[in-house]
Amino acid sequence: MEDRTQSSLIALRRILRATELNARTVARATGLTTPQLIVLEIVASSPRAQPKDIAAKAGVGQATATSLVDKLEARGLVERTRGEHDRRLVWVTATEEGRRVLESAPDPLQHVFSQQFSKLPDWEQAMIVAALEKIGAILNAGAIDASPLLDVGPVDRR
Amino acid sequence: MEDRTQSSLIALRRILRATELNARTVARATGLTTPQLIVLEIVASSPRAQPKDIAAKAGVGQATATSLVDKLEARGLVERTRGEHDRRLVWVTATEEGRRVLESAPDPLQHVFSQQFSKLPDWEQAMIVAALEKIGAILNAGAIDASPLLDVGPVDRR
DNA sequence: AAAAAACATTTCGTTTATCGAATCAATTGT
DNA sequence: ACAATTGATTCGATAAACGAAATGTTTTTT
Repeated sequence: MEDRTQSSLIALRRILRATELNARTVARATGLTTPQLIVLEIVASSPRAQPKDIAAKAGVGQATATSLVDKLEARGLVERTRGEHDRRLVWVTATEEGRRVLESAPDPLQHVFSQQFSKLPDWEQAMIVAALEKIGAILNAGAIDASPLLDVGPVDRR
Repeated sequence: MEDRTQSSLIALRRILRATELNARTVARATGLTTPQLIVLEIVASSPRAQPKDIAAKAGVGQATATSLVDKLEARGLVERTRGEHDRRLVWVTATEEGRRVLESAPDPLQHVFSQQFSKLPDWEQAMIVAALEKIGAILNAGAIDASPLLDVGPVDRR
């Protein structure tokens, strides 16, 4: 009942608190700043992204988004290409290098987690995996991703 | 076996990604910057904290920690008091106002979560609560909290 | 064709974050 | 008592982040 929602929220908040510190650590480890890391993650999480959407998702202005993309581009972590059938648009994509940086970033929280996780009894591991996946699905559902329609190129209209 | 750890890590990473954007949103909603929010959370998570420990937990230098605490103090969200029996120390505590800000901060991720959560069947809710609590315990175990010994005041030694 | 709207970028100025080094105060070890 | 250590702050300097407004392109509308 209500009670359960309450309990879950309290537990969730506790996790959120723990993870907030994590982002900073990861950012530092990759040599990026937190805003830069966030933009890189946004870009890498979909095949391509527009500066406008990046700004919206990251919660910054367009000007700032442009500047952050500049920084990432200078390091070869993302690339810009002009839109084919609408040349006002710019598509930002993560480079191989960019994805590699994200993958290889040492993540202290993951480290701690996997260490403790392996000690749990079998049934608990199974339960946690199932719950984690469900939670991930729920949270990611919220981060609606104005799913990047594929740019199919010039279309004959009319 | 190995496989489960792998699955859980993948799921965890997905959650981490989703939550990283959240911190910025919450920070902005409270009128604080992300580093300030983190410091406030560190301070509020225990009855009192030393600048030195704040710096360590937040992953910044002492100088930076001092400056962040300055900002929070200027807004009346935290207070400083000198250590009783060791006057080199400074104890930073969250004010009522500071806690109120944290409590009342609209948290988009929590909103989405509670909404979806309530739709789940009973058994799944129970499972998730259990798992969330376990995960929270695991993650917070990593963020060791040099548990703030209570300052018992001047002690007669000898 | 002209006007309006949409996007990205540039420019300028302000605020933060952050670090290292120096400084000050207080405590501890010898 | 004296020297070394510890904790916090201050100072100075640099790099980011950020926003508002102006600019330049490229659609869309009218």
